[in-house]
Amino acid sequence: MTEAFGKGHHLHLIDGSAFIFRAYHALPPLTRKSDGLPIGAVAGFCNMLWKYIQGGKPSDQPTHLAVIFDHSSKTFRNDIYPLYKANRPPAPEDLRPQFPLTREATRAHNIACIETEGYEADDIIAALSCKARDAGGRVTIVSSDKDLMQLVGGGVGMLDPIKNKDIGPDEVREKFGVGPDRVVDVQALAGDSVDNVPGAPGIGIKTAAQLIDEYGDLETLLERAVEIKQPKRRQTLIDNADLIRISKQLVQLDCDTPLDFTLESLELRDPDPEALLDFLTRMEFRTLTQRVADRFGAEAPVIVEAATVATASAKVELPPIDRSLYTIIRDETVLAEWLAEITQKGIVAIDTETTGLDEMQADLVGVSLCTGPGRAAYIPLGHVGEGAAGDLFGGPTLAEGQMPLERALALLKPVLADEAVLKIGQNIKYDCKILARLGLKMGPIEDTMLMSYALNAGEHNHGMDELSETYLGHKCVPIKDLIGSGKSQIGFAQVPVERAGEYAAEDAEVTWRLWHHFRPLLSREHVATAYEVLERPMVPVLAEMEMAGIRIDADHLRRMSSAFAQKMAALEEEIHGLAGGPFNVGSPKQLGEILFERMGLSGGKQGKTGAFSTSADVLEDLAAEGHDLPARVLDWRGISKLKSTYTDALPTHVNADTGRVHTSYSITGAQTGRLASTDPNLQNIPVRTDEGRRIREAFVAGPGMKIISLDYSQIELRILAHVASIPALKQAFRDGIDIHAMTASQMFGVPVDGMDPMIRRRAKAINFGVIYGISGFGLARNLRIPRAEAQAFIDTYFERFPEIRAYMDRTVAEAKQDGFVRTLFGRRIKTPGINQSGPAAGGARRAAINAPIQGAAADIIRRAMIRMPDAIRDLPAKMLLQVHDELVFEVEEGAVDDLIRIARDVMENAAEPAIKLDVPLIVDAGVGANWAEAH
DNA sequence: CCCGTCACG
DNA sequence: GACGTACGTGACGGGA
Repeated sequence: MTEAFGKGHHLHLIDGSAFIFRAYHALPPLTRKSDGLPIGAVAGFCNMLWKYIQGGKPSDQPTHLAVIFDHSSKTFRNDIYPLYKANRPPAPEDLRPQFPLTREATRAHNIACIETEGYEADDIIAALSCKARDAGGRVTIVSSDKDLMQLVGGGVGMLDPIKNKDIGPDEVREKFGVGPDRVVDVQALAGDSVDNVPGAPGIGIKTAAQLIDEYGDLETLLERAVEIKQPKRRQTLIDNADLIRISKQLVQLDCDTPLDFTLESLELRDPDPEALLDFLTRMEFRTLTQRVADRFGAEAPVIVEAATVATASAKVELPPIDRSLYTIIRDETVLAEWLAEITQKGIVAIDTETTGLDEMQADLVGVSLCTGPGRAAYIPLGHVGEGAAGDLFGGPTLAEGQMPLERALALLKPVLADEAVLKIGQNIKYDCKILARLGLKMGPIEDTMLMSYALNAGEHNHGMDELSETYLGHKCVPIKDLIGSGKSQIGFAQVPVERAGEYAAEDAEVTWRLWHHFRPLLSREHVATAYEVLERPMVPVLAEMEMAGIRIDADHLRRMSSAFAQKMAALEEEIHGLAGGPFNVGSPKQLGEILFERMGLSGGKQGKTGAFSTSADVLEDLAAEGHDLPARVLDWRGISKLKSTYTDALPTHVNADTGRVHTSYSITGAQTGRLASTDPNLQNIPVRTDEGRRIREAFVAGPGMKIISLDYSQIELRILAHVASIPALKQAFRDGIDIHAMTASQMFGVPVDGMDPMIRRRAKAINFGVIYGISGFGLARNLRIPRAEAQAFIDTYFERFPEIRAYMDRTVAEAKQDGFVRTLFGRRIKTPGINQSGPAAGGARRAAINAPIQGAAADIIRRAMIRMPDAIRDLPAKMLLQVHDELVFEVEEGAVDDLIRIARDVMENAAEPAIKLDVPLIVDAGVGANWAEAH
């Protein structure tokens, strides 16, 4: 018989989220030894819970106890103010699967575990505090969250669990300058940048407290705002009265949050040793298990690890890969068993097989899963009958022994979306997109390709077959063995199920093994942060952009193609006339022979293949000497390039279902952290010539929409100014003056006003050259000036800006010593060729100088992109493209200004809080009906 | 399949 | 003093 809660009782309410985040940040990224499941925050959480229920002052011992969690990010406050908590970054990927485990941990300790849909933990804590106080009992809120301080008083106190310090009315007054009953008024005025509570601009806690103190309460203050003496403050309060009232609603905690349990049900209970030990053993917490066992006088259960992670210190060889162990999953019962095992383990390697490489078109053929060495399976779903050319009506018949696609997807769906199950893939963006098109969301995710990239960019590529050979010593079955190559190539759906299963399940197992290989290396080699912050979060962002695609005016391109074809035909005729006979103008070989043998022109340079060079450089020189043929060939080439690569090719990339063009971004394609765009490449659409720029007119916004382009101004030079710490350059960027003119002025001692454009052009070339690891030869060629002159410019440049030489020397020395360089944000790029001798060393040296600069710029735009979806989620806008220093959006006409404001803000502040740059980042914006207008 | 060429940042 | 050379990409057509 439980006694009614009342006088003499003491309810403790633990703020669960605070415990979790505290535990997560206080501990290194521990993983469960048997399978690598991230578990650090759970360990810390259990430790804190245990200490809490064991320790404490006897007089303050709880009689009733509950841990309260936030249920989800969306609450009723978002209906009042959509931007509430909009700035919150999503929880780290390796923390997300731990959230459900902390709930389990709470229940394992036999403590009430409370969360309510649509409410924050704070709301439940408030309602419970009111109820307990009204019943005559005492309450202690275990949290240091200032939002809860309004609840203090009348038998309700707070305890800061980190400092182990009581928070009473005096402490609240110290923090807010007012008593607990006026805390919300002060918060409403001051706002909160962390939760994105707007408040009144320019008013902080100090001013707010002073105003509330003077006028008594918020409503009185707002009503009598006209009486305020300071004109600016008076106007702010009058202008923002509504926003302030909304802010108050956001911070106000009410007593009437619905509770579907009684205070009595929170009565402190002893843990059930068996349940608690079972949980701790499953998590493989040795110390905690022992401690709890000791406390209960029980024998600590032996922790058996199913598998052992291979580490450098204790490398345990896994058995070799054995394809005969794999299972083909043909019915729902077997699939359900596998999914149960996956849910229990909390981790799975996954791979999808499809009919093609274009993930916007390919159909799913099968899914493979792996939960451990030798424990892999393949679910065939779309294989066609063996030898069957099709049924009587021409449609392909499905092979026997496959479960219906819809059933398999329905069973997979909750597991793929389960926050507590980590999904590991190799290039998992591909699988995410295939599954997303079938209505399946996948998360949280890990990607072995990205792990390899974080560890070894610059060292080698990151395809699975290569990684498997290098790190597992295992040669994968080449896909060509199954589908052939060239003309006789077949689709994966035509591969017999048994054969496909071996191949597909092997891929999943290799992925699983690679994950176990790479995961401990990330923190050991100090690239875990780069992986977590710069690589992994890109997956959902890019998947969304790629699936959005961009609208193309194919007719516009086709018209251009026809016009180009006519021009080319005319030029061809003219060229043949000049050459004295027909030849293939597109053949450098034939052209070289005509120019340098038949016509006997000078300047013929033969490369290593023995062929004459006919590059634009060479032809331009010849044209400048007055020869017509090379000039016409240059014209022809320009048009030919535009036609074949753009106006002809782009319309073929329009997706039949969406009517848009969907590029694919490679996250690991470039060594520096830049993205690479393929199929089609939308990062090299012409812009430098008027004719080329017309191709951008074909990239159009939908009806009622606009294209917006936002690009960083001079980002690499700004980064150079920061990393090399060049005072003159930094000051120029702070003052917003023309950077190339400034450089020229410093170098040649001429004033910026009325500067010869030629002088500025030279300075600009040097500024860019520096970023690339300048050489006299390269600059001479770029500027078409004698090499000695170019060298003299460079010498002057280094004299004027000695910090640049120091930076270059420093970077090369670092690369030689460590074998890698790092960007400001911790991205690591290996420099394998740096210690070579001979000509190859020059290239490696320049690459090492360039990588931290190009890489930091890439890091910054990645950071912006990762924050962008959340920042613009309430706008009718989509992020479509990235072109290294530019982001392209499509937005409804009415929201253009909002988008520019918000996206620019995200981009300009993207370096923070990781790095506070010494120079400002500036973003230029353009709007139009198409990309040409917007750029 | 490699090479030369050329589009972009 | 000679090597070779601006940094990072992807797509196309020609030709073996």
